[in-house]
Amino acid sequence: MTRRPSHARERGIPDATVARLPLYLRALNGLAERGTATVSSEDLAVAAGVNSAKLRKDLSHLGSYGTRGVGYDVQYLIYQISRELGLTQDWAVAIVGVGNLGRALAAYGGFVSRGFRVAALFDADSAVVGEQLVGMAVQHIDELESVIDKRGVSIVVIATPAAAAQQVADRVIAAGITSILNFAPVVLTVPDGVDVRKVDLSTELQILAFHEQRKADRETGSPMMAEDWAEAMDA
Amino acid sequence: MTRRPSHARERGIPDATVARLPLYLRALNGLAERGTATVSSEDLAVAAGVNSAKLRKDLSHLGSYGTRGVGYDVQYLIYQISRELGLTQDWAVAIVGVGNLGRALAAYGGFVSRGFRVAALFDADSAVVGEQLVGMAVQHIDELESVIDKRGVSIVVIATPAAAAQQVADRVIAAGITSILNFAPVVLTVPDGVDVRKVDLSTELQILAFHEQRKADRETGSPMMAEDWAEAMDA
DNA sequence: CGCACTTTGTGCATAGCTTCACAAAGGTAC
DNA sequence: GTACCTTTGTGAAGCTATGCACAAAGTGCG
Repeated sequence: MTRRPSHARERGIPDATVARLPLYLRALNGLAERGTATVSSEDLAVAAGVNSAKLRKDLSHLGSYGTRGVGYDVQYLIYQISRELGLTQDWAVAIVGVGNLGRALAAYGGFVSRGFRVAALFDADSAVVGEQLVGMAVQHIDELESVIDKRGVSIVVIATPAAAAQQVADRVIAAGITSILNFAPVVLTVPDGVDVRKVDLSTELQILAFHEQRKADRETGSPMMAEDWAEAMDA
Repeated sequence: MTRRPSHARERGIPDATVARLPLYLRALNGLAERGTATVSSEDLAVAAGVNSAKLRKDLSHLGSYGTRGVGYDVQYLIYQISRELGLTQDWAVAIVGVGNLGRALAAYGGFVSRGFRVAALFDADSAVVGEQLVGMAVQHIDELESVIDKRGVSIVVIATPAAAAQQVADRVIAAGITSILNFAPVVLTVPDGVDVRKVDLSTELQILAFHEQRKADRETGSPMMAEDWAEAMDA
C-alpha cells in the first residue's frame, strides 16, 4: 500500500482521520436538523465525542474551511466531508447471504441513508431465492457475476456463514469488486488493492469481556498469580 | 483513563493487542479443529492476517508461552488467551431492542459461542413483548433494572433506534452496567469507568466509499481541482 | 480606526504502535 | 557433548497519532 508523507497537501488523508469523518458528518447532520448555521470546533468536538484539537487537525486535512473567530458553516462542512467521502455519488451495494443478519441489513434504514443503495440480494439456498425483500427479489448466487456487472455494484456486503465467506470473496473479486464489508467471522485473504472492512460481533464482546474482567479483578484486589496457572493446565 | 508504562509486566496489555487477541483465538480454534498440536508464530500470523513480529510481541504481553525452536502449543495458547479475555467464565448478555437487528443478534450462533449467553431480551413495543425468541420471552423495558439485577447481566447490547439509545444507556448504567456494545448510530455519553464499543454499519460503508472513490480517481487520473469546488457551493 | 475578544490552523513535544533484526534458547542428529 | 538448525522474545528505530499551546486571522464594538 502506497503511503504519502503526511505533510503532503495533495490528497494524503491519514486513515485515522478518514475513520472519524463519518462521525463528524453525523454530528453535523444533527446540528443541521436543529437549524444550527455555524459551529465551533469545540462544540462539534463535544457532539462527536473527540478532542477539539484533533477535530481541527482532521478538518485541516480536507482544506481550510473554517472562519477564525466564527467557526465552521454547518452546511458547507457537510458538503465538503460528503464529497471527500464520496457520498455525493450513489454507490450500489449488494448483500450476499440473506439469513437473519442479511435481512436485518437489507431492512436497516440508516444503511440506505445517504449515498448508498441496496441494488441486489443473493443467497445459495433455493428456498430463499425469489423471496421479496425491501421491494427486491433475492437472486441465486449463480447470478452473482452477471448481476454485479449489470447493476454496477461496487461494494459487496458478505453476510454468509463463515464457511462460505472466502469463496464468495474470491468470486466477487474476480468479478471486479474491490470493496468488501465482511460480517462473517473469518479473516479474508484478498489481493492487494482490495479493501476489506470487518464487523465482528464476537470480537467486540470479547474485548468488552476483557475490560469487564479487569474491572472486577481490580475491585476484589485479587490479581491471579503465576502459580495458579500451572495447575490449570497439564499440557 | 489510567495508563501504565508499557514496559510494566504487571497486567499492562496495550489496547491494540487486546483488540487482536480474539483474532488469534479464532485462528487457533481453527487449527485445533484440524488437529494441529503446535504452531509457529509465522504460521499463526498468516492465519490471523498479521505480521509475525507483531504476533510475538502481542503474545509476549501475556507471558512467555512459546518454546524456541518449536513454536506454541495450540491448546495451551487457546487456554491462556481465553483466560486473559475472561472467557473461562460465563457472561450474561442482555439485548435491548428486538427489531430486525436485535432478532438477528439473538439468533446469531457465533454470538453465544464461548463465554457468552443471551440472558434477557427487552423492547418498548408492547406488540413485541411476550414473544418467544431463542427460547426466551421478550420483556418490557420497564423491567430492565430488576431483570439485569436478578439475572446477573454484565454486558448490554443496545440495538434500539438512535433516538432511544442514550436513554437506554443511562438506565443500564444507573443499574450498574459498565460494558455496552452499541449498534445505534449515535455517540453515547457515559461516565468514566464505563466501556462502550460501537458497531456502525454506515460508518464502515462510508470508509469503504472513500477508498473506492480514491481508487477510481487514480485510474481516471482526474484529481478534482480547487476551482471546481467553489461553484458547487455558494455559501 | 483601534482594541478586545473569539476561534482557527499548526508547530512541537509526547505517547503509542509497528517492524526489523538479532541474540538467546531450545531441539535434533550424530 | 558438540554443532547446527529453528524459532522465540525483545531492543531499538521509525512511523503515526494525539494533544497542548499559541500565533495568525477574523469579528464587532465604541
